[in-house]
Amino acid sequence: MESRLDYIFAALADPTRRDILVTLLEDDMAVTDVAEPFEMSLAAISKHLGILRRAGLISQEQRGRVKWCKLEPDAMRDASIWMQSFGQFEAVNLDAFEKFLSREMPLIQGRSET
Amino acid sequence: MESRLDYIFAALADPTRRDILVTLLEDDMAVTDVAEPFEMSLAAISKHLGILRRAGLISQEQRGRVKWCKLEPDAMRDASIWMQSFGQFEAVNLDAFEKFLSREMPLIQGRSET
DNA sequence: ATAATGGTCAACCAAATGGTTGAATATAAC
DNA sequence: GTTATATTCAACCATTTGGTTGACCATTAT
Repeated sequence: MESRLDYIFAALADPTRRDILVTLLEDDMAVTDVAEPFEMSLAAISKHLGILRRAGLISQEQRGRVKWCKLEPDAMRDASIWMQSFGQFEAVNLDAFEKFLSREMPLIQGRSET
Repeated sequence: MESRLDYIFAALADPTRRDILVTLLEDDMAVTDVAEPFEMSLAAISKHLGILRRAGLISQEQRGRVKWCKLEPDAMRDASIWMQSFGQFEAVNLDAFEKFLSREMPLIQGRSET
C-alpha cells in the first residue's frame, strides 16, 4: 500500500535532491553534469536520481552512453494538491512566494514571472 | 544546515503521519484519541506526533494529564510554496483538486469548498 | 491512600537511508 | 584495438526510522 505520496515526500525530504530538482529547472542534464556541483561521489548522485525517478519527479532517457535527466514537475501535482487541502492559507500568496524565492532559491530568480 | 523543509517533507513522507494530520483537520485531540484508530502502540503514535511537532505541523499543549494536539497548517506554507515554484501546472486546478480529494480523502469531502 | 488513566522514556530490533569505495558494463574516441 | 568516458552495481558502513515492550511519572478518580 505504498502511496505515491510516500515516494514524493520522501524524495523531497533530502536537500541534495531538492537542489538537484532546482538545478534541473534550468535544463535537461546528463548525470555527470547533475553531479558536478556536489561534493559527493557520482554513485551517490546516481542513487539520488534513482529515488527522484522512483517518485516520478524526474525521467531519464539513455542516449548513447549518456543518460539525460529531465524534470517532471507534474509529479508534484498530487503532493501539492494534498498540501493545499490543508490550506488555511490563501491558495497562492504571491508576495510570500516571491520573498521565499529570493531567500531560498536565488539561482532561479528569473523564473518567478512564469 | 537542517532546513525546515527537511523536517516538513520527512514528516509528510509517512502515511500514518499524513493520516494523523487528516484526522486533526476535524478537531483538536488528545494523544490517546489520535492513536485510537491506529493498530499501533501508543508509544509509536507518540513518536509520530513528536516528528510532526518537530516539523511544526502540529502543536501540543498539556492540560492536566491530557496533551492536546492541534493542527498547524501554516507550517505547510513554505513547503507548499516551494513546490509551487515547480508549478508547470496551473496554480490550483480545482477540477483536479476535487477529483483528488474524493479519491484520496473521502473523510473530509466537505472541506473542498473552503 | 490506592488505583486507574494519559503519556513519555529507554532499551531494543529490523529495515531503510545516505554515503563510501572498487569492480563492471557499455559506448565513444583515438 | 586500446583507451577514456558515462554510469551503474555490489559490498560495506554508520545513522536514522518505525516499530515493539516494560518501566516510569503525573494527574485524576474512587
